[in-house]
Amino acid sequence: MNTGQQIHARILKNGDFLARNEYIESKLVIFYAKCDILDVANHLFCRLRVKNVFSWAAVIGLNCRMGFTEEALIGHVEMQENGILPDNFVVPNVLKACGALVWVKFGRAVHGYALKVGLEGCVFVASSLIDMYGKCGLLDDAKKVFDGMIERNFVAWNSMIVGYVQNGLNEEAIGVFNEMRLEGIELTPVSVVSLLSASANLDALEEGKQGHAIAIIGGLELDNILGSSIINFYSKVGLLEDAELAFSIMVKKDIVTWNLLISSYVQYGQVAKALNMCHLMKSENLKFDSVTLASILAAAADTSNLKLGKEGHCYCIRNNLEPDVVVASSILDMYAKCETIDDAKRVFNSMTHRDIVTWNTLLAAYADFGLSGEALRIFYQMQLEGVSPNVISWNSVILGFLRNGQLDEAKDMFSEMQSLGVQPNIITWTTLIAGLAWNGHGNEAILVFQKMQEAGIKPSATSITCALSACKDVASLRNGRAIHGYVARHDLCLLSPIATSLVDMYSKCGNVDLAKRVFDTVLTKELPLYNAMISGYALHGQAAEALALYKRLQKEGINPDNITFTNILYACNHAGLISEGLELFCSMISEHHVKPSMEHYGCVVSLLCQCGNLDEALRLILKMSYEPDAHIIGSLLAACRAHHEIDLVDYLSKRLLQLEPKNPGNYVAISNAYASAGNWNEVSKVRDLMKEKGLRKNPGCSWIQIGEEVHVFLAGDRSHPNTEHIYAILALLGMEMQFNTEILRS
DNA sequence: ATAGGGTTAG
Repeated sequence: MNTGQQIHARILKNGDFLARNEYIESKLVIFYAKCDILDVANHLFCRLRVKNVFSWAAVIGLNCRMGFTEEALIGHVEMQENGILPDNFVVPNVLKACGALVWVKFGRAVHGYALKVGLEGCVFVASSLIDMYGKCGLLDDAKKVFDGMIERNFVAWNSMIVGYVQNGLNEEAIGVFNEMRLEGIELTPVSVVSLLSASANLDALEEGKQGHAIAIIGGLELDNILGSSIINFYSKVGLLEDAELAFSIMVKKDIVTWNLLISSYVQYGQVAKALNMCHLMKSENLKFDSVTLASILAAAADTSNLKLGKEGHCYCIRNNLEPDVVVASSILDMYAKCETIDDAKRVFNSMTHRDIVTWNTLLAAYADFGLSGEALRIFYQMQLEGVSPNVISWNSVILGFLRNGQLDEAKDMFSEMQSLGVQPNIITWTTLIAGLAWNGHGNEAILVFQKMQEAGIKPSATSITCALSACKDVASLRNGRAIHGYVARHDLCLLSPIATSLVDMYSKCGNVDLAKRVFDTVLTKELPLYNAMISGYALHGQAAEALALYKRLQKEGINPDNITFTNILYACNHAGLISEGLELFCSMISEHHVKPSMEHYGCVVSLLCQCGNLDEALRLILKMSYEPDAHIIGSLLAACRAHHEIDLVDYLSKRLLQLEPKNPGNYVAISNAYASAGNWNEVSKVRDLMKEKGLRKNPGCSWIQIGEEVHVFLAGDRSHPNTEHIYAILALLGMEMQFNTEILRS
């Protein structure tokens, strides 16, 4: 720049002889254009008396580089109006502008022009045509140009690969890359970067590793772009350590490099590491951009950290990042996930620019809270404002209904979306399966899971987990085993969420041995798997096995959580292991710093009552920060039977009936307590009270066995609390429930 | 002439 400007000054000083020289004037325009000084170049260009093809090329190229694509195309037209024919230097720039604007027709016209004036043999022109067609999504046309080239250089190959990657045709991109390698064409950083991008999109571990290897063997410099692609690839396939390694050996890092690692940490739930990276980034004097903030806000949303979220929001306001739709959607999502949906709505209303993601974010927030009416309103409003819903929008509306128990509405929406041509995807199906299961329609959930496969959708890990959970709910060992078979045939047993669900399914379906068999096949066992197995043992009254597993998980260095303690205390409670239970409860609080839940207290109170230590049980209840629930009161009432504490029985009875006035079991417990104390007067009062409330003593169930079949007769319908008990009993016997509603009605 | 990052649904 400096030298050029000095020469320019010298030219001006020397007067018109040089300054008005046509050749020198053009050269000056080209010089300023190459230095990216747009205003000076344009100024000098406008003053040119004779505009030749070289100066036109320089100015059109500069406009194109600076992102003034329309100006570049206008220049191209003007140039021709002035009778100058664009050459093989101008045409590539014009094509680049067409590609950037996705102006297909203009691009085709330029293609026609290139053919007419015989430029098709130029590799620059042909490569640019491939790029232009690729950017416009016309891969067939790009391929046609590519195939028609007599002499192909690496840019042509790369443009073809890039075209495929940018249009989501990742397999094709990898294919072209391999062909290029077989042809012995030099693989450049662009080829490798594109391969890595395709591999990342496909979760193609081997291909991406090959790309990394080729980069190393080819001695390619690990610059910010290649390095970032490597980091991106390793993060997307879940090899975070390899991504970290690449990061640590990169010399030239830019904001994209940092953002990649930060977003990966957020994606894998390592929020502390992500925030630490932000601090390190700051100390390197890099300023956060909208991508950084999108990640920080997502981290705040995932961890319901409203304080962090607000800090992020404020940063966006101070640095004017709010106009970015992605950032705005993240802010919205953050408020929604931090359970401040009114703030989310406020952010939404203040947004000037909304896209489909923005609408879907708000819609998802209402759906998540089960506010199906609000969700539906948003769903219609977005259409009124000209944004047509995509499959995500439909999924949220369906979820909203299911969360609110509106099964029919959810199913209606499911068929309506199909009749409007929106195909349900794996998440739609999974939502439906999970929703039916939550709402107590386990059998229907299993049917939907089968229907999904008939529709040609391959089950995902989550859908399998949900289906297994449905099998567990209805104690359907037969269906559970069928899914286990599917899982085994498709090598999915190794996924820990699936293994955990299988263990849970088998134990709840009454087969703790099969549960144990699945448990043993998992090599690296994580806490949820241990919890499922411990819960199985607890349910089956095998407290010793449950305790042994608890010891084993600690030996493996895994920290038990509140769920572990719920299950293990439950096991101790049912097996009457008093000292073990109390010891566990103490260590849970003092060593593992788990805040005891109502369930934990319930187990311990029950244990203390079992051994007749009513005083200790009462002392514990006074210490806890919850109002005692019906379970706890029930335990105390049972303990009173041994102590004949009439005042306490009076108090507990009153409280119990306040909490659960409609549960006949409570009346039975109360009358038993009075009966033990010999207070027959109260016993008959309780019986009268029951009659008065129209309650009947739980009939339990009666059953007959005919051959292999057990017929169970229930009083009440499927939603009656007794039904749950029957499920549990049948599950423990490893049997399935089949409803015969006619018998049920009679 | 060709290359890298972020937001929404189970």
